[in-house]
Amino acid sequence: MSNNSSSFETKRAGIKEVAKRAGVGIASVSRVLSGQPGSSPQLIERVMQAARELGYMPNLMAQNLRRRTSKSIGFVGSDITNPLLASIVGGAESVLSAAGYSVLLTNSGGQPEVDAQRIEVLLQRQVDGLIVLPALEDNAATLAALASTTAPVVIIDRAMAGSLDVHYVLSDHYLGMGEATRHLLKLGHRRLGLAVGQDVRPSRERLRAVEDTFREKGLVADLMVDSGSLSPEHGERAMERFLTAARPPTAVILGGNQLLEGALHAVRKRGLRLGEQISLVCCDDVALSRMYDPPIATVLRDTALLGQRAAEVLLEQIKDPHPTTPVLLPTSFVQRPSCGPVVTPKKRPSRRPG
Amino acid sequence: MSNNSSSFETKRAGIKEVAKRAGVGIASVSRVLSGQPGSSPQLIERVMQAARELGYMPNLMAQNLRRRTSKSIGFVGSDITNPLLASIVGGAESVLSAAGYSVLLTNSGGQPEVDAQRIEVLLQRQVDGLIVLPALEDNAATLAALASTTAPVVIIDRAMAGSLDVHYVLSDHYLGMGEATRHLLKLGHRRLGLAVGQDVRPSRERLRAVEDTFREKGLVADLMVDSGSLSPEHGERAMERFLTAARPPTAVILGGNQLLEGALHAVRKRGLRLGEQISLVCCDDVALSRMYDPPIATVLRDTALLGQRAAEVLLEQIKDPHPTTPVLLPTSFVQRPSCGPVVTPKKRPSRRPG
DNA sequence: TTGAAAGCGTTACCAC
DNA sequence: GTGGTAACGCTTTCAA
Repeated sequence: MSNNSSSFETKRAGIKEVAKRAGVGIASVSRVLSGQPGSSPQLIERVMQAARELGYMPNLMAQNLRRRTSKSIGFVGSDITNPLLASIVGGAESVLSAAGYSVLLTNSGGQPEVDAQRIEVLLQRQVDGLIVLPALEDNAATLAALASTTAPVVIIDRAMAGSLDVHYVLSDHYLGMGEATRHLLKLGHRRLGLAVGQDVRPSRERLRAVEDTFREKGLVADLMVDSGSLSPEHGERAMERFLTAARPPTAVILGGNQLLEGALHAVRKRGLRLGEQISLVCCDDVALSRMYDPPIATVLRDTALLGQRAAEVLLEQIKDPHPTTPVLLPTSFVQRPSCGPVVTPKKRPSRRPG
Repeated sequence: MSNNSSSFETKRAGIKEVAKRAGVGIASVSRVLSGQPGSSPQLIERVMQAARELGYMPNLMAQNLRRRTSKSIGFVGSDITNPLLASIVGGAESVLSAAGYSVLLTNSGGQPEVDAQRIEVLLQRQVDGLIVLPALEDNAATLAALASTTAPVVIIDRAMAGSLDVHYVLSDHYLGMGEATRHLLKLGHRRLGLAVGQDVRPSRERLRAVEDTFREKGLVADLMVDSGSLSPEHGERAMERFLTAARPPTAVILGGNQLLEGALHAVRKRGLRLGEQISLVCCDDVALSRMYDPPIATVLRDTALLGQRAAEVLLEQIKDPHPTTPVLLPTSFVQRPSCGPVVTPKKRPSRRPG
């Protein structure tokens, strides 16, 4: 029995104590505190007072267990250190917390198996929904984990393999990359280098955009593609490969801002002047792109919006599950001096492809 | 192939179903599944099999309610979009998830009242501990919220007002900033500009380091201080103020990487050459600092480590609460060409006061 | 309008 | 060893 009435109780007061102190039933306290109608002003006052006096705070763990909801959503990403992801998380968090949801953040470090494991943990925690930016689109464990829940799932910037009952919020990489390519072609570039990440939607869309744009101009796509991780180290390797190729591209497109620093290293090491000897386009705007000398032309997008829309779609699904068509958010190209006209080493038309 | 699905099982199996299927008592299932000793291999096998067949996953909400622990910790920061914070969160997350804890991430947007409110929500969620990087050190609501719990709290890079029962993981800003200042003094600079954030520990420590270093060299601190938000916009304003001052400093120290982009704008707008007409030091290394021309001298620190240590201290406290002394992590100075010898104003056609 | 009581899915204390 | 059965703190019928 809780028969102690003579010392400092540091123990967090429960609904039971509040009821006792207010001299009312437990159910009434619950009703009043959860704002349900149908209580006399008198009762309400007594309960509120008691709650205040005891510094009562409901135990969400118990509340949620009973209500069969957790008012929390899980976010699975590769690495929060990536400013892109950070921005997405930030956007999602603001929308979700405004709606009374908490965000459980997990990093997978880009490892597909970890993705799956994290999803499972979040599911056990009874998250009401999931926002996922998986490392891979066809990892069996990840797909299985996502399929194992009836909670709504929103996938960001990926097109999952198979037919999963999930919702998509995607960037229209094709759009901005098309613009970028058109710009490069207009400047006279005919051979491009393209560095992309793993075989995921953004990489494919970027490649497709470049190829299509070549075709659109009646040209045969002359393209050197390098795919790998999106790290500064790989950016440097990729750029090295491009620059030392037998027939080096005159312009390079970097499919990720993480590649930029390394790529610039390689360019600088060779003493090449951007926009003159080599043109460069990067994806996703960062301070470095803007302030570099010369500034780097960029395919950009509103990453915070990506997170916000994902959160909105998720909340919508939690409220009322229904099929959706993918949300496609625009990307656009910003021309900057890192792209310049191709320097033609020839003085008269020589052999042309075709 | 243990993939048996006789029909559509949308209902998540509970421990009760497992017990029934295994033909054993509920308590036994609980014991086996939570790895408690004292069950016959036979029983174990039957339970495990049943659990596997039903795809049983324990409901952490219920488990935690009963166990009076949530295996989760709350992280309160201002804005995950800040790469520094992102790195700290990343470091903490890796340690915590390795220890079986989930991270509840909240952003306060730098608003002190939101800090408090977020802390309260996390506490209601019964987090086992809190890692907080509060906007302010003396906000009453924040202090009250932190004082209201018996769960361990680790504060990062702040020195809270009053005497709170919390633990500290701090950066030794004094160290690196002292080195930076010594370097500038050695280059002949005698008047410095220092831009810092709000009145929080890092700002105070940086200021103290600069002043002490002047004194250490037997000089009177000739210092122009600007404090405000740590944003690119403010970086530009601060730099403008420095450059247009009656007696402009010959070297400027930026107390936060977010200031850098704006400050560089201001420098560039005036056509000043870094390391020649004006020297610049920034805090916390970013790609922009490294790749800028010239590269920016930097006071750096291991931010991921900051998060890791915070998580470690927290886990330690959860296991065994006891007083601790603050953890102090080093910062260091990296000299780069943005700092050069002071140019003696000789042929300068500018009016001087006096 | 109010309150007693039955759970939510687990764990843990007891008997057996 | 094993299995009832009370809690955990809350919400929600269902009577009163």
